[in-house]
Amino acid sequence: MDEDAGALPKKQDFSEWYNELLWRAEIMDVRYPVKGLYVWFPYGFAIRKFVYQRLRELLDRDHKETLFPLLIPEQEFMKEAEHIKGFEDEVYWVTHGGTTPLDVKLALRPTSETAIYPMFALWVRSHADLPIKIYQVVNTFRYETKQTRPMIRAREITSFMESHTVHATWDEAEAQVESEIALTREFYQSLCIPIIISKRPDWDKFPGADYTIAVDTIMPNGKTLQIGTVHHLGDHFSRTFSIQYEDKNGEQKVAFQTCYGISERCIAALISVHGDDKGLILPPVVATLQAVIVPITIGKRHDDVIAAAEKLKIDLEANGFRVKLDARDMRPGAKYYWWELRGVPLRLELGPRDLDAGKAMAVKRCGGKTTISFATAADDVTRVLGEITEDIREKAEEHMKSHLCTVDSMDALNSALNAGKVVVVHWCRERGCGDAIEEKANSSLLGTDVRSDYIEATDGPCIICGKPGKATLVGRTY
RNA sequence: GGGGUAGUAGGGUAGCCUGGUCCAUCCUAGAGCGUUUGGGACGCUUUGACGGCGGUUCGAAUCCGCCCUACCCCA
Repeated sequence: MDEDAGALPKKQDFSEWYNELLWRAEIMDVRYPVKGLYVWFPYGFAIRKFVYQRLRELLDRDHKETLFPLLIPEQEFMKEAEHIKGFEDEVYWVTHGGTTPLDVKLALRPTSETAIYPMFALWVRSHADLPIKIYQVVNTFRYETKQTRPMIRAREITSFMESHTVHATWDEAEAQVESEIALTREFYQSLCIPIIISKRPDWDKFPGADYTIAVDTIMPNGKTLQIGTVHHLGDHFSRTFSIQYEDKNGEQKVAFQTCYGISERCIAALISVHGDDKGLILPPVVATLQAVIVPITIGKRHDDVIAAAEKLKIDLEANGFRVKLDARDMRPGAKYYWWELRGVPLRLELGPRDLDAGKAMAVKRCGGKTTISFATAADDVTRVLGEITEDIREKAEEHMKSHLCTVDSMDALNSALNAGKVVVVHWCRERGCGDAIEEKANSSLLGTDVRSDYIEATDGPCIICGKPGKATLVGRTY
């Protein structure tokens, strides 16, 4: 037998592994004939559904979900100068209605500030209208010129959660930024994805923002992936779009705003951080199927085994688990590989021997075997899924810890980066030294004000000029 | 942004320069039948393609033009 039969490329060949896995595990089809646009397979879309369900649950605590149009008229889009500068090279324009050229070109939203804020100007009248906290999950379009990759750099972002808030004061907006950061932490905690939070350097902040807080994770090849950003917009947009309110004293005041975004990159991270050489590994919260029952059917016992498996399935489903009974006419081994590739966290094997013992073999996707008994199936599965979640989280945290380090010289920075690490250095926050670090180490300054559970962020002398510096995260990015 | 290479069935390849064939070929692909089944079973039968549009030609996967897409290298 061919040992390599059906094998994925190894995860250490990350790029190949990722592309092949998306195809084989039926997450995305890259063959759509427009560059940078991809098709969700039903299985991948189901993962998306559970991930975004989790995100919505968190947001719904104090945001309201809305939906704004895809098209933005040119005048509105062009109002905020800095904002335009950041996006003008990557906007798609609708220029015709049928064969008739449009009087006013319409932009396909690259992000929705300029769609939403003119409406905020109408909605906000009094201090009693504030705060406003809304979000939407939409597709956005950017004409990317760099190499596109499914879910990581696409021309259509299919699943962009963007939240937009309006507040009476700058401080209140800042508090909102912190609350969005906490929400992001909680979201990624539930996906078992470790993150690092930092404040992007000024030249890399969101066009039109006071400051940008970014959330990054580390991919298997050591590159960082930005999987969330929170922006304090100050009053830049509210001045441009005249978002004003009348305060308690009857005075007109300009409002302050934040916005915040998470895209399907969170799914790219989910797949990449947890997967292994055999395929996907999905944390139970977002697994399309949390357990698959594979009946081992031989000869006369066939009907008995199937009946017991069906009973187990019904029992587990009644307790709220997402379960499938795989009764296809395939060899059991082939089914194991099939579901391992697709990341199902728990496999329950049920054959004649197990039937007699009143138990099923429980094999964890992340490694390890145990048994569950029919009598206490729901409790046993709850316990085992909990163990799996913890295992997945621990492995992901290990990966992050082992890919983070602190250095105090350019040489050490270069060798750490070449070894696939993300690095904390000290930087004086002068643009010149920042450019020097980026250029000499062929890397990006991810941010200052580093917040991470996995590495200490202390002050120290700038590694370029030696003046007092602050902890700064440096990495090679997607 | 600049340059290069390539698109042939579900996937992988040959064929192209030098236009023509009866059966291209390999596989973890599809369909069908049978025997199997505690870690990727096997046998037999069979389906299916030249990225798109246009041109040259009696005849195009092959030659010409435009477009689309993918990958690699350099900035």
